[in-house]
Amino acid sequence: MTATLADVAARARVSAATVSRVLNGNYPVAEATRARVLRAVDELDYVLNGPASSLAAATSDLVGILVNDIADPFFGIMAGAAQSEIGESGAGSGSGQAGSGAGSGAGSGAGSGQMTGSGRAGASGRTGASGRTGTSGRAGGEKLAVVCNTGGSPERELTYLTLLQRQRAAAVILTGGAVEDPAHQAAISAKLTKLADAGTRVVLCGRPPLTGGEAVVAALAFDNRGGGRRLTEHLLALGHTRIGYVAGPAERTTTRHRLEGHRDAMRAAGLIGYGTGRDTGDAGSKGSAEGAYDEDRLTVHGLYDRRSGYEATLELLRREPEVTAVVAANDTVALGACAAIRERGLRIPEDVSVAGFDDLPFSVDAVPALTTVRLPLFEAGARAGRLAMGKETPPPGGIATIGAELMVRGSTAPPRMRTANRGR
Amino acid sequence: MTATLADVAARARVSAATVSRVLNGNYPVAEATRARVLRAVDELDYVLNGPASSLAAATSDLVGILVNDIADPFFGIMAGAAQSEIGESGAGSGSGQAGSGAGSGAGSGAGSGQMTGSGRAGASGRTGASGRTGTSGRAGGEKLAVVCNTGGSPERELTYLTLLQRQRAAAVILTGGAVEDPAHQAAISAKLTKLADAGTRVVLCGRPPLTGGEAVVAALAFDNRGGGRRLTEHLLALGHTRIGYVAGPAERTTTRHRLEGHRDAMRAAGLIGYGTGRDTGDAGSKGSAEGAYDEDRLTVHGLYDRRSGYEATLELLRREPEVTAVVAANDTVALGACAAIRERGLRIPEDVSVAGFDDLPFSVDAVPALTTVRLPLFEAGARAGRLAMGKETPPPGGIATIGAELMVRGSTAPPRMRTANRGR
DNA sequence: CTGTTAGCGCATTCAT
DNA sequence: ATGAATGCGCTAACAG
Repeated sequence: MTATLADVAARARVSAATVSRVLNGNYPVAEATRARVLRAVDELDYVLNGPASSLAAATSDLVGILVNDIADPFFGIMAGAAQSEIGESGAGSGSGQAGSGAGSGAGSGAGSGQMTGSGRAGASGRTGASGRTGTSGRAGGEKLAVVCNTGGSPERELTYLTLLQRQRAAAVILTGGAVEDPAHQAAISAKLTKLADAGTRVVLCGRPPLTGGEAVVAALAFDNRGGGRRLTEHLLALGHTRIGYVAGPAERTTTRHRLEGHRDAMRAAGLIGYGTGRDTGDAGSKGSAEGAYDEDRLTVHGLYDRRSGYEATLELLRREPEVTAVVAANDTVALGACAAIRERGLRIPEDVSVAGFDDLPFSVDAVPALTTVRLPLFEAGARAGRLAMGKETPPPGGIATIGAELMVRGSTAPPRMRTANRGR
Repeated sequence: MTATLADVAARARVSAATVSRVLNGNYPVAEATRARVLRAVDELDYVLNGPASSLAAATSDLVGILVNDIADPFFGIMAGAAQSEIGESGAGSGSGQAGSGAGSGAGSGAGSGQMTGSGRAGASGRTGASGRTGTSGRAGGEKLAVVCNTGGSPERELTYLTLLQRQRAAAVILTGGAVEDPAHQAAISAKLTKLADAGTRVVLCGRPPLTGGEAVVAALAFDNRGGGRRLTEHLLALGHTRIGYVAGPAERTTTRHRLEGHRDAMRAAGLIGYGTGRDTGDAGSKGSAEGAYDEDRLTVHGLYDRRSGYEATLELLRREPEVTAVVAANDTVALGACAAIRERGLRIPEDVSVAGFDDLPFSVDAVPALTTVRLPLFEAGARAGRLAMGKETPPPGGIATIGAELMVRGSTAPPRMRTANRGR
């Protein structure tokens, strides 16, 4: 039913090998025959059989990008950036952020200047290589960048890695924090090693390097700890002392690092004792606050989503109505925190300051605008994409720490003088 | 280097054919030999060679999900839902959003109770979840659900479809509005037909059915027009008459439908003349407002992102300082609109009401909470996933319209009496 | 530059 | 219930 290489060869009156050569572009072919072949390809609407091609060449053009939550822009931004570097042939960094818009012509009304696809890969500039990517979307040496949603589940993460391994993926990018369970870490590590052995390039983005990570091409880690520390230092500088922390899932590295940064700052300010750095954690909404040091009592764990932030903050306010500031695990959680705080009749930042993490696009639009820590998600994702494609040389040691920048905005302010009208 | 089927066969002292049979599970194999094979597989850390398997079977377990903007939760939610239905064997609808836990889990070691399973191409009996998916993340008959980010570019959409076609994808789900350019529509339509002919199941989610869409398994379309109409009717009922509209890219179906709904309502209220339904559009920031009917003057096109909403709204307020309400293309744009309105010193909703579309998670947290139109994104995505897997029978005619529900919240209120303190 | 010849690793007929 | 062939469609050496 579907046309094969042989069909094209017959129609172009050449051998299958020749057709293969012009299709792959990495081999000298007479311009005349090349044209004939190309024409035959078009006439037959021929599309390469990927599996067959991969089998014969022992390589695939699949590149997998694993994310914890595809509905979270935190991952979407990184994944999109990585994809833009992988998908298009050379893809200058130009394509850029707004991504969405990039292609789709600006609102250009009716007729208006049409525009072809933005500036696509340097247009016909096709230097030596393949060159195709013709009108009909023939897709030349394109890689197929795909994102896989693990939902934060280590099992699914492993499953996806296996699936990708099975496809003999050219590269794999793992984004976001890892789960700290030793068993899973070992399993993931082993799997990545196997992938690397099989020739798959492995890149970590926004995830701490794994122990014995020789298997990995590069690990781009965010400075979550430093960011968390600076954020809390900012609050301390404003005069806050009773600072609540709405943390993410206890088992994730991201959660731990951000929390550690917070506590480092608190400890340095003498607000929590030395030697009590252990986090006993708490599932979230249950009111088990007996005993424990302040640092535990003022920390509530939840998920990285809005509702969780909302509930955890209510719990926090229940435990300690006198908090003057709430630091959230990330911006989304901060949004939920804001809702909870307002629901209790408190104002932001007059009664309670709120801070987030990540600086997602919507954070600047929150009212008041959210003080947060900016992570260069797009840049990191793009770099990971380039690393995965071998278009950029890995950082020394294969590890790079990406800075986190404090963004002070309206949601944080000095605490109010203690008056009686608090807590209703 | 990597183990092959033959290696496993040798180690288990059976033929390659037998190994293949137990791995695919759809053929009777003695329990004893099955166990031996499975053990050999584990010992050798064998992973099926996807390309070879796909080549021989002429099918692949790849399922592609195309989205316009992966950083936009609108798509992330749908894609995640679809993926959750596709990835996991049976995947009860329960799994739901936060997912985290869901996992394939059930470490069921080696043997495990077999069960009859999901039944790929309606083949054999298997009902439950295919036994495997063992500890080592062996990944049984799992499909590989992947999302591809087109960035809204028709060219990239085509490229991805070709890439997926080349991989002989089992199914493809296209989400979000389409570009209305006839050439592209035809190209996409032709491509989808070819995909369908090759056995790929095509499902549309949140996208209008294509003309002559016999190739498509099912099309789930959102009632953008109805939603847009009801939203504007709500504003009209509140007493607004000067309503501005910040539209999305002019060439997208979603944009057009929502705008049409808006104008239908305006027209029904006698606020714009009949026969002037043509949209002349406008690139956005340039102040070309000469002539034109009100409906054009009060409509500004932009992209589906925050900044665009911000800029378009500034333009709108410039053209007509007396607007008492602004309807945005979607929630994200609405956020930008809010920022612009506030920057002009106007209050929401006292001075200007604002409404969005989609009801994304953050919309309820906006201040004031955003009046919008709720689209059941998760449900639609999940349904699309099931349709793509053949787990659900298509709606009659292959087309289903999904309702849009008006959500009235704090960002809309009756317009103020006309006083002099407006417009600075 | 182009044609020939071999497999790539697995799923299937067929035979047992 | 199992094993022995055959070929899926393509790439990669080798010739020429």
